[in-house]
Amino acid sequence: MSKRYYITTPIYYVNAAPHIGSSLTTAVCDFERRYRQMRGEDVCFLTGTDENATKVLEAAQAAGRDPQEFVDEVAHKFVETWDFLNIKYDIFMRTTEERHHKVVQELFAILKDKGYVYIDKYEGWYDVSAETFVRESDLVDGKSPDGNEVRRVSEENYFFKLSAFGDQLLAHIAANPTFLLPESRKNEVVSFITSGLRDMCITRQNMGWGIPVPGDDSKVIYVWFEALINYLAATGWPNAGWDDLWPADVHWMGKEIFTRFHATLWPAMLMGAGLPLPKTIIAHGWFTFGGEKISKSKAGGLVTPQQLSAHLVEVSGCAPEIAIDAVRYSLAALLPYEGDTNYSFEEVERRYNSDLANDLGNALNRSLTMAQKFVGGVIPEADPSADVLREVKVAKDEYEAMIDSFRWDQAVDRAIAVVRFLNKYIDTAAPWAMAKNNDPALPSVIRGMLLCLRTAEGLIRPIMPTAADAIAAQLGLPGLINWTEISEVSSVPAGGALGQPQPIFPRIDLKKTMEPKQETPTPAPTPNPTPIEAGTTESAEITIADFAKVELRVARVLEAEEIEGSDKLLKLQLIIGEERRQVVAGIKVNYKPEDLVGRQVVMVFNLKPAKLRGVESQGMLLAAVDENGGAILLQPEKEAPEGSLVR
RNA sequence: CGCGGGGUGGAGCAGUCCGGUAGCUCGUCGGGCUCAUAACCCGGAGGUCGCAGGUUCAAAUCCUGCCCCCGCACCCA
Repeated sequence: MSKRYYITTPIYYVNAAPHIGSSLTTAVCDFERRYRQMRGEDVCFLTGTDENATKVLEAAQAAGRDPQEFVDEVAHKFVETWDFLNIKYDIFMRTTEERHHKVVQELFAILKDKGYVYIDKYEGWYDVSAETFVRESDLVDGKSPDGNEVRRVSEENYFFKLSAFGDQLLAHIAANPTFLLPESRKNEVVSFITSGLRDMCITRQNMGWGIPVPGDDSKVIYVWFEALINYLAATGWPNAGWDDLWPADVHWMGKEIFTRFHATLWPAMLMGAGLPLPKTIIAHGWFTFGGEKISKSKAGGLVTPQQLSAHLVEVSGCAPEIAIDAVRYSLAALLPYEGDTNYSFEEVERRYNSDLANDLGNALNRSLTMAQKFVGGVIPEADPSADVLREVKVAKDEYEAMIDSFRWDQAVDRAIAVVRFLNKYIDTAAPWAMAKNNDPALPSVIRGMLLCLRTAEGLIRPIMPTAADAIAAQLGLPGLINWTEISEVSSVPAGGALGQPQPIFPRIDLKKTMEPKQETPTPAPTPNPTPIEAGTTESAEITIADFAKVELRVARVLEAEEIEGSDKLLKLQLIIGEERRQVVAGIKVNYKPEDLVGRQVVMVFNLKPAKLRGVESQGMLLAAVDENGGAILLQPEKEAPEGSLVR
């Protein structure tokens, strides 16, 4: 069997469901897998979960759960999410699996035999929480640099001779320009290595979880050292056929695990074992949310692809599968290659509307309508004009070049650029006028338009397979799944019967997301707002300082549901900048849960949490009171930045 | 002197390595078209490219200094 193209994501740490960041890495791999398959390549895509950390054991025990069962459950969430996102991997590797354990122990033994792993006595400080050793000189006030408690330990441990590989690594990096990408991060690695590598302690005391050191059950192998080996384990090494996959063509990951682990430790381990190095190790930047880092410990960072696509369905009315494609599109289009990128609902909505609805969707719609009206809904025989042929060809070439340098953001841009070209082309050619004048060039123009759409369908397919199918269906053609056909006139065969236009990406009415739906036929607003409340007419004056104590913020409703047994209260999940809060509000009289999702509200952010009907409420919403005592929610006059302060 | 990333029209970004009329998407204003999902096309307004020096015929781009923002407990792509 010949070498397959082998692409990997990191294995994900199992402590929560995957969020938009892990989705990014995994989706990018899926894009490439689909792209190469369209080109007829044999691709293997590996992803998985990292399950051996001591903390996993602790978390399970704390929850009173069996650790394996606990880990199974979280790993399943990853499987579900990838499934949801229409991501098709070939191997899902879990580090608790026997096949992984065996390979780890095997590789450990080899490195030990070759003298790259040795035993030494470690005497010093250990940061229990971070599972790392701390040098005396790094202690800050008797704590780790991170502020964790440290413990004096004196124990024998195994060390990996990382220090022996510095020169070799530098030489390899210099000789292989695309080994580490992007360039800026490669430079970082070079300076990291140049500053001197230290040997690494690669074992920990065995607490009953993890992979034991071969022949020494008192220790387990440090998770990072062991986790990296999954890439090799998945190939079946050292059994026959492992080199069908190895070396990996691409290891994709986020920037935080690039320098020390993937770009330094992992290649050194492979060098030590005498194994070939992966061809490319590449890191993308982060999505920031409201300008801040996404993090599992900050609730606002837990934006899941499910929430996002549900939101798109809600505001646009598109089909759920199309919303998933739109989320995939947003991941590609916003891919942070060098730096970080702002990712937000607003940004995704904007992209959806301008790129997918206005450009792509609308271009398809108007083109099909014209084809139906002007040439009888059949693909004409006439050849498209030279400028169209050139445009689609160039777009395809440039798209390929972008992917070769892993720039999905720019590749996607090229695909949409074809549509932008098409829109201009239509306006310039004005087929409606040609039809009036019986211009003989009309069929050529129509076919050129269809060719543009067909090309866009093909180019966008690795990212939006479902939407691509929908486009093909309206063109009355089977999906364009063979890459070589893209941009060829033969991809829109003459005589084919075109389908009826049908919006694939219904436009998001941005006003709808900004303004409340006025479902409840609220009687015309009382001209003279009722004074605050009886009893408190004479409100005591307060100073500006008093007012400043109240922190008001703009929040967005993510979810809303009724509370059993309450006819006034609704339970809301709010998102406030980077935070997420649950708030119970007495607004059920005037609002239905489904009307609230997506809209912005104003909340008291620093209110002491309280329990209402046994449900915790972490804040309150501001609302005017109508004559029946019902609530009329306050809302920013126009869409405000997430979490903005209200003064 | 901790490490790293960043500061470019209202928003989000590209351009900086290899100096030479400041570009793209969105928004906004005006016009056009009428095939289309109030969409599409054309045009305008809006930037002393964080600040201060320096090199140069010429600097967003090179050099020096400074300021500001973000990430760096755990978690995490």
